[in-house]
Amino acid sequence: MSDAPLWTALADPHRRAIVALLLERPRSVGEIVEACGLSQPGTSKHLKVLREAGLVRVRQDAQRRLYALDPGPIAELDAWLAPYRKLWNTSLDALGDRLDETAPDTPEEPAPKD
Amino acid sequence: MSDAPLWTALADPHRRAIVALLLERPRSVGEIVEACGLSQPGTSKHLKVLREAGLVRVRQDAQRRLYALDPGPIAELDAWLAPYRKLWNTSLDALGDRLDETAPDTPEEPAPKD
DNA sequence: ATCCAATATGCCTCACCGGTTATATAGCGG
DNA sequence: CCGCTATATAACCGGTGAGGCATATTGGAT
Repeated sequence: MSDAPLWTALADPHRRAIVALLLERPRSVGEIVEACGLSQPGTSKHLKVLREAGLVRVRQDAQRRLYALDPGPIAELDAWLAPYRKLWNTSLDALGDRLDETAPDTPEEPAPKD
Repeated sequence: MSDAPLWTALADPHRRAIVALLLERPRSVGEIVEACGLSQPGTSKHLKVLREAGLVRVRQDAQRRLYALDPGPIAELDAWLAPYRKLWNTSLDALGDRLDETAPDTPEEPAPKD
């Protein structure tokens, strides 16, 4: 049954970093290793967790493995968020912080901070 | 420093259950204890984590402590989600799963499943 | 002042997680 | 077939987090 691997997977900062990396484009393990400064086995382990959470998919290219983001589970997160959204729509609407909704022109890749 | 307490706080199923409870209405510790079947000290501990993550606020009423949800951090989560949202807008839009956006009439409290 | 009800804290234990090093496995080029 | 590269798995370890019980604290009632 394994609880809810989604949250557990995203609870780790390194894993979130990997997810952010894969948001730009699919990457090989080597790239990820270099990008997030972890050891190769450690990175593989994190990738396994992300894989088992369904957050990433692998495509084998020669002896490389290309990891790519799978939007499904993140959509689940969004669905989880939905009931709470009205909270800050009703109580903080005066703040006018509606910065989401795929902003009109997206100047740069906002590079998720965390 | 403390990394990102938000994710850590929400990584625990019991804590998510508490958050879901507080979405309905503010509750006393006793109610929460009874609702999620944990021991009272355990519950208090979880509440402390949620408090330190900024997810809940306390209001003292007699010797009770009324815990209420603070929407701020959840909005942060939503902000984090934002860059990913276009993923399933562009790749899965045909699926037509736009069930969010504070659905027109919200028949019942959807009671977040997890 | 005392007792009770409600909540928080302190210890302790146990399991799990993240990290490392060493080793196995798979695919390619010679 | 052999060696090389890329990735995964195994074995191990230190830290941390969740859970329980007992105890301290706080506020109200009598």
